[in-house]
Amino acid sequence: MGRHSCCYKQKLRKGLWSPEEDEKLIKHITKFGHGCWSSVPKLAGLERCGKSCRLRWINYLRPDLKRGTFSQQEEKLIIELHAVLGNKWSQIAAQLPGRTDNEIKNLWNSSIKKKLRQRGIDPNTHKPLSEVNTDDHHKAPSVSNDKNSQDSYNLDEKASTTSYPLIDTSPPATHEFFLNRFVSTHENTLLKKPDSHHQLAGFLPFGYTQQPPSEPADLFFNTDAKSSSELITEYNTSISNPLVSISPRNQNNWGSNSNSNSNSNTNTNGFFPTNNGYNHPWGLTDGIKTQNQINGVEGEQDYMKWNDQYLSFFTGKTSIETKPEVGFIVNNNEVYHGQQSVDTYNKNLQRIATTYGQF
DNA sequence: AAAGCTCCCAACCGCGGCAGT
DNA sequence: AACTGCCGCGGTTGGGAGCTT
Repeated sequence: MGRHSCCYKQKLRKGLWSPEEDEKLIKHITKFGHGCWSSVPKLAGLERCGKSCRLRWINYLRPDLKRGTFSQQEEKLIIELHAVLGNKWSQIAAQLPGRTDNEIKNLWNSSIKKKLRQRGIDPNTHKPLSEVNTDDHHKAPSVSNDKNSQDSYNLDEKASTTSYPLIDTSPPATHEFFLNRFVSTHENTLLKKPDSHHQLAGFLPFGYTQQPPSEPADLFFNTDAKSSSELITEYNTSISNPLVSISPRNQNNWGSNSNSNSNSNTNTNGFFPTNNGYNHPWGLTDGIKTQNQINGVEGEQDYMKWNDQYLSFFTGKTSIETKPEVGFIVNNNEVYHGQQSVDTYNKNLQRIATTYGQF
């Protein structure tokens, strides 16, 4: 177990970052990617440790960050996820596009905790406070089966009326919890779509690098005939298929503002395969009007994002394969103040392609 | 106006895990 | 097996902003 070498070094700056430092870091990562974080400060000309650079990038400078106040829907999702995952902020953050674990943690500690207590819910156990007072040995985060507590955070209808294995927070139960939610939430919208299996491909937290060997959507669309556990098994099998690669991009349209979509039908850069319903894995249409947006079908994107979140959750690998910092951001987000040229953009695309050899 | 208080959040700290040697 | 280097995570802190008295 090593101690980060930078922790021992003196003369490194600490505390708040200046705009100049931010600019240096952004320029460096935009141009070269972060690579090994410990070498970033030196290469970027910063008197910071690599850890500090990493943190600054992930929590503040990354262009795909949403910023701003959390919506009620986001807060609700955080509470639900916390009930299942406990203080696994990074896993919770993986389900919220554009939000960092730090941000969510802060929100939880400063606001949500208080709100839950005001509503008579213990934020640690998600049980009614009255119940917790006589049961304070129950420290591990878990959700009560008690309907009152469910209702009091205004969970969606399914969650409050269906008997999920909420007490058991082991991975299968967790996966089943969200799979049930996914299936019940989307069976109407997805099953009725004539091209729904292609639509589904856009939800998956990975992109197809070539035509898939079989119809991938069958995994989820015979929902009336398969149990959730069967579906999970099939999904897990599918992700181990060598022809289907897990994308290193964030599953939640990373590199984008909240409205960009992850299911573009438009080949905007001439580099990625024009999609036949199969999503490119990088969210590279960010900041660019997509055909769907132009055609006015953007409304479909919202539920796609949700599906994306739930499905990636099933794999239990979101914090590994899909961490946003795995790649660097290439888009025209305002954080670059419009300084990034089309040329740089294209170079970055090529660098990604070279690095990951997926195209 | 200013002192005191509270809240919020960016950043730090320290630990565990993993990979490489 | 032991050690080192690095990454990522969760807990904690410090200070600025806003509010109250």
